[in-house]
Amino acid sequence: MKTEWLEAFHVTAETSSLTKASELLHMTQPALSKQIKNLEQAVGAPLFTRTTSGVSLTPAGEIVFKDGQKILEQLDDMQRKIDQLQGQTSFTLGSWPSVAMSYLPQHFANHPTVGGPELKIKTAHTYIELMAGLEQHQYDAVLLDDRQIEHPYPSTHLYTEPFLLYFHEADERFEGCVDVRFDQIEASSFLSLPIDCDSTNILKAAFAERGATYTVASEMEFGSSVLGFIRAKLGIAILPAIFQDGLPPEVRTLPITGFDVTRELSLVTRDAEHHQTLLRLIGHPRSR
Amino acid sequence: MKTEWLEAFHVTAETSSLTKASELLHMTQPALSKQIKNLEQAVGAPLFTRTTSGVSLTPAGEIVFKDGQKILEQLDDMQRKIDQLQGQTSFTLGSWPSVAMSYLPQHFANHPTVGGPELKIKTAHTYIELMAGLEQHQYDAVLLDDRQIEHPYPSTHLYTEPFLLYFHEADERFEGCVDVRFDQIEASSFLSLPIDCDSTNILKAAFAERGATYTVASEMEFGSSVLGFIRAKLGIAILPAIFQDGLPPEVRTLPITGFDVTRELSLVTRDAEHHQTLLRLIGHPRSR
DNA sequence: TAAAAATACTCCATAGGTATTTTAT
DNA sequence: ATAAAATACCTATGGAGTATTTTTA
Repeated sequence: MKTEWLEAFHVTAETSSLTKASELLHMTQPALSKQIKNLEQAVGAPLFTRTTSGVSLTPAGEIVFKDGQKILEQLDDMQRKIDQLQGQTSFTLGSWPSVAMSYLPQHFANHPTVGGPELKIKTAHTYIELMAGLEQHQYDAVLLDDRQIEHPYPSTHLYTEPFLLYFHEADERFEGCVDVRFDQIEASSFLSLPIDCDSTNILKAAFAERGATYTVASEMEFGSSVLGFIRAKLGIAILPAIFQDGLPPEVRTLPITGFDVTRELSLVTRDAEHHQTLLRLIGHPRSR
Repeated sequence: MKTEWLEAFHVTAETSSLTKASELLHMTQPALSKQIKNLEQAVGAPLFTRTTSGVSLTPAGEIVFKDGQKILEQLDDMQRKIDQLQGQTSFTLGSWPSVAMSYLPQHFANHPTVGGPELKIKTAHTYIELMAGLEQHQYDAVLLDDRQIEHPYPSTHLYTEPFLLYFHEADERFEGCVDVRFDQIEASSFLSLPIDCDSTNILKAAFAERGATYTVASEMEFGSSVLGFIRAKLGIAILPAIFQDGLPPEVRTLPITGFDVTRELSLVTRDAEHHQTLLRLIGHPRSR
């Protein structure tokens, strides 16, 4: 039995929905469906009754919900003891500001950290700075998109996100749309993150690949500034989906058809022996 | 993390040896080595110090030994509650006498059964009887070698064992040998299990394949009778390695080179939903 | 008929096996 | 030299993804 199944089951039970839980767990609904099925087969009893409006616990499910949680806590306790024994009391993590602002706090909060190693977070805009910092021992690990980077370090994929169009709800161009075609917006000027940051570089390359040019109306340091400008009806932007977290009320997003460009996030750790520890520390839901 | 790793780790810690533990767990030493390595990587600390005479626990290993055991017990508790809920209070298992005599009691003893379903064991000599009993609901599951059998039921391989030569220690033909060549013994007459039982059928086929004839001196119902006859210096026999368990003191065994014939044991369950439950019930060490 | 879960299928990673090498005594 | 563990390599199973179908309110 995999302890990940217990974790996945617990999240599913709390949300009463495979679909919702699969989003929280950063996996697809069929993958989660299979994990639950694996757990059900392992314990030899159905754990959920499936309905069209979600799932609810069977009597056996109630038992696994209670006892499974206890078991996960005991695993955490054991882990903390070992972490303390190992003596390393703090890890320094490098990441983009967007990740430091939403992914990390969101997952970090799920896990007890008292007694375990502390996590220090520093931010940078580009993979060049992050990888250099990793090599020079400024970071123990970094969070970035390492699809195009050759490096010798252990790496775990955390999630993949699409780029979305962010705009003001009163923008009549997108009124009532469920998506936008790329050719509708390719000629626009965009509010933009720093012109040399990783996500902007992905955008520039994707535009070039489609024979278009990414035109910048205004460049600003942080996503929240961009969102603030959009809120003030001062423009539109193309940003990774992560900025949907904590979106100002008047700002809306839409998928861009014909623009299947993604940003990935992976954890890259300098010392292989600490890789799992760091995965746990950032609260990666699939790392137990 | 797989709970199987905790189980494997615990057995290894108790025996202080990967090699010994791998035998108890019915897996190879490299496979166990990898499981331990997986666990060490998962918790982020070495659990054993390796020496040429075995392994011993590190401080982190001590923690996993204590806490891991608690966790496995809690998993067993949870499982028992679910089993009770499921209402099935007893399963009937069909197997060969040899398996009922050594494999089953040996593994069954490792696990607490109070409160869980009871296990009833019935024996038969041939896969024909066993499979017929399974189809006719006389057994919930059977233990047999299903390599040559087409059937629609879920099956889990438990172990593979070679055939060995069993003889009296005073037999001067095998004095000081570490193995026997097949051609040294192929013309002998053997003490034998029932002439139509599965293991004898494997032997007959293997002899035929090698252009020899399996000649029976005396045929008897149970392995312990055969061993008793050998003990009385009344003959030799070729039997599966399982009969080494509880070998009379004067009886010795040797591997037969040029005769790499094996008997397999698999659990075959009628209802897929009970397969894992039955694996646990017979104490299969890799089923948690 | 629309939302939710299950299934089919493909791809890659992992686990287990056999054969071999390394290591420490 | 020997015994024990680690490593290399191969194969098969399992997990995760995408696309699609089934189910039921």
